[in-house]
Amino acid sequence: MNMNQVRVRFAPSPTGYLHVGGARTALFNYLYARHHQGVFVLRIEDTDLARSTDASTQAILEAMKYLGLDWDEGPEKGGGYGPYFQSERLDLYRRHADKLLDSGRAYYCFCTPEELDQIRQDAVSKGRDPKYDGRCRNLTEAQQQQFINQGRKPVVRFKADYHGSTLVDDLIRGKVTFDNNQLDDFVLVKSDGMPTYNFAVVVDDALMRITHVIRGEDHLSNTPKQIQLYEAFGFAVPRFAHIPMILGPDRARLSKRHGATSVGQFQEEGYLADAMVNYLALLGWSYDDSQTLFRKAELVEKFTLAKVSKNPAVFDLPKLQWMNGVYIRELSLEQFYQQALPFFQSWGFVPQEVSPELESKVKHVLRILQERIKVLSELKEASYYFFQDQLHYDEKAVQKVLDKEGAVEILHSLLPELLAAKDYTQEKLEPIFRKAQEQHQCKLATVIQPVRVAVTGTNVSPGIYDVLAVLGRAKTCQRIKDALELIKQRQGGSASVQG
RNA sequence: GCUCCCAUCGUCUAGGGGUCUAGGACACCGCCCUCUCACGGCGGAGACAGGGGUUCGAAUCCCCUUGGGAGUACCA
Repeated sequence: MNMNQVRVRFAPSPTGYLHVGGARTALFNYLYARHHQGVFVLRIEDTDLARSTDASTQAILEAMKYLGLDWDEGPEKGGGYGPYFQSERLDLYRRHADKLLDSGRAYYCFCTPEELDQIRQDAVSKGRDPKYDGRCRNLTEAQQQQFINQGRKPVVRFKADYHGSTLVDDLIRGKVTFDNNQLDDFVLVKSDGMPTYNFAVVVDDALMRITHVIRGEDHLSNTPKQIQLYEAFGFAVPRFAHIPMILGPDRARLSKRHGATSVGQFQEEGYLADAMVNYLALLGWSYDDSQTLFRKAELVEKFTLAKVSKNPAVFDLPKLQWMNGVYIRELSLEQFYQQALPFFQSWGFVPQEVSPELESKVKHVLRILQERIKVLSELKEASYYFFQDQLHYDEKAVQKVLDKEGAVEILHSLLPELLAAKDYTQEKLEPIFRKAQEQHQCKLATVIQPVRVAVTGTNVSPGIYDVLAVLGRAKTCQRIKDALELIKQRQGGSASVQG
């Protein structure tokens, strides 16, 4: 094995869905691994029994797959450094805790939560930092036995070194030093036997031969503790790279209350994986002063930690939407169809089995809508009138167009022409409208808009000839008749109100 | 409270002593294209947090202030 091979990992805890912040961390790890022909490990940190769920694990795996962040080792994949679920590595943590216990770098602590609380309060009231005072450091065998007899379950604490300072040589932030007197004897193994994060992460990263730990900046403050652990074990310390946080529009750490933040939600709303990846990459990373659009392969080629910025980034939905629109427009019709079909099916516009005729109709619809949507879910409102008979008239559009004087005449004059048109295509349709325009001596819009509202229910749609061609002669004529009827009713209604 | 990180247009950022009257992208505004909406094209407005230094010269280096963020758990 190549000892210089880059090995990075993404280590989410399955306590919820994959968050965009986590996804960005996963992406940076993935890009770094691929850029260096390294190994990308996925490890599930499920040591919090109370909050970890299998459903969350599945959701995270699915989100990773959706984004195309395929891992080389981990769940469903295996690998030479497993298991990749922390809950299956308990014996490893136990063994390593014992090593520290044997070497005198760890000890059992029998303090209860109440006592710990008291210790903290006392410290604060005396103007000291709220740290554990190490009172269990030198318990005698007899004292320990006494606690055990009382039924107290101990935790294992690390015997921290309070002298000197610890240097974190961060690939993004440079050299950061921490005074060791800030540390306290933190817990390694909880009373239920599970390892704490700071302990498990060190054991796992060391055993899994992780060379570069790329993670959120929120972990920077934990790093000195972890470095002390690496040193206590005699493990090689990996390189660290702490990437900036992602914030909401209010500059607070991005969370659910800022709206959609789970990757799965974005997928459901119809954001393309490539757009998502591109946008996420730009949150804290840039290439030069002009390029913003990057294909995945290009990101792999160009990604470096040196170009990762230090400042936190605000998640900007409008920019993601714009970018998604760009990617949608770049799709071939076939690709667009493959992406959109599940959405149409979920809305009941299209059955599971798609006939060739229907497929070509859907593709026609997609072709005329492609440059008009930014997110796939917009397709629902934008295209329902092609698939459903029941029209929802937009009141404003009706008022603005159908209620206008002349609308009835125009629709009346168009009807026979449309019925008589040889072929129902763009080429044959256009002259009909041009002719009507001349007859009525008005702008083209004046003849088109009433038809648009009659046929779609709104005054916004793709080009009218396209719309009519997709809809077909029978439906357009029927809808024009319906609209005429609607106008009649409205005029009758308003007349009676006036009278 | 203590510790650590960060600070360029509203947002993401380029910039790493002179080429900066600070560049790009999104958003915003205007115009063009046009059957509506989009797309596209053109143009506009918009930033170096403040104060001290260092230097011939500072957005770029140092210090302080201010502001924001994170950590300080038997959560990860």
